[in-house]
Amino acid sequence: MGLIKSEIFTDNQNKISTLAKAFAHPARVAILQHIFQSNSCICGDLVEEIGLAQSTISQHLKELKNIGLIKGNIEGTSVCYCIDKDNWSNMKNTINEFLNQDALENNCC
Amino acid sequence: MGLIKSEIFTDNQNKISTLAKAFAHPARVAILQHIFQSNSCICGDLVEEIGLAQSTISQHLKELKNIGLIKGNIEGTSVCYCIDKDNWSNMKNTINEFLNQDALENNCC
DNA sequence: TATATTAATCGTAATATTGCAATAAACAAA
DNA sequence: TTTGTTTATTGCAATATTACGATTAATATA
Repeated sequence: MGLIKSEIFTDNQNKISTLAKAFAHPARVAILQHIFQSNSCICGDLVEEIGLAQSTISQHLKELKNIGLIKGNIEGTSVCYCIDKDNWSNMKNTINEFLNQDALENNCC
Repeated sequence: MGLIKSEIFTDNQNKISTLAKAFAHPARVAILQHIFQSNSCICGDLVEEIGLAQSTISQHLKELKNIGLIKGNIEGTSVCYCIDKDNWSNMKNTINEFLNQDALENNCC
């Protein structure tokens, strides 16, 4: 089918998977790294640095914006994208809680 | 197109996105949580606990196996799935390095 | 106002993913 | 050997994702 049955999972499970989708594509990983590491996080620069079409980058930026990890500041005709630090921090906590879970004492493995 | 251009990204970027895909679906999050928290991580139990068809769960287990986060021990006709602790630990390091990156001093944001 | 620049959106095509029923494979037990 | 149990695989259908060209929208500049 290709349709995720979100309703049978917990809010936490859906939240983790939604957040993970943000960096489940190398272009979005690259975009996030560039925004962190560059001192010019203009959309057009990202298009040049990553080798994808402008519309494709714009689409990935939109997804990252929808998930809440970045926000865009309009500067004339350009848009400067920045990390939303509060949401990034919350995301880190959610993902880390999942990654750091321990096995039960009587776990069969 | 729908075809990821892996060759234009770094190994690290591809690695992060591949690992993130493991928990970019709520069923796989649920499976991993069950394996951690349950003392019977038999495939059949997962099918009952999560409300998806047996073939669907089996497919998700196969993906998690391919990524390397779990391994299956055959016990008679059943299979007991366990976390691959070394790979899980390595995955955690890779993801954490990405999540904990800091912005540059002269970052424009 | 007219033109250039930049980013977002639309339309389209192709591949990927999700899900299930049906079947096959592997093994245990009668 | 036959039967039952459990998991993997196959085949299929539907939705999702990725990517790009073309267009639109918004703004700056001549």
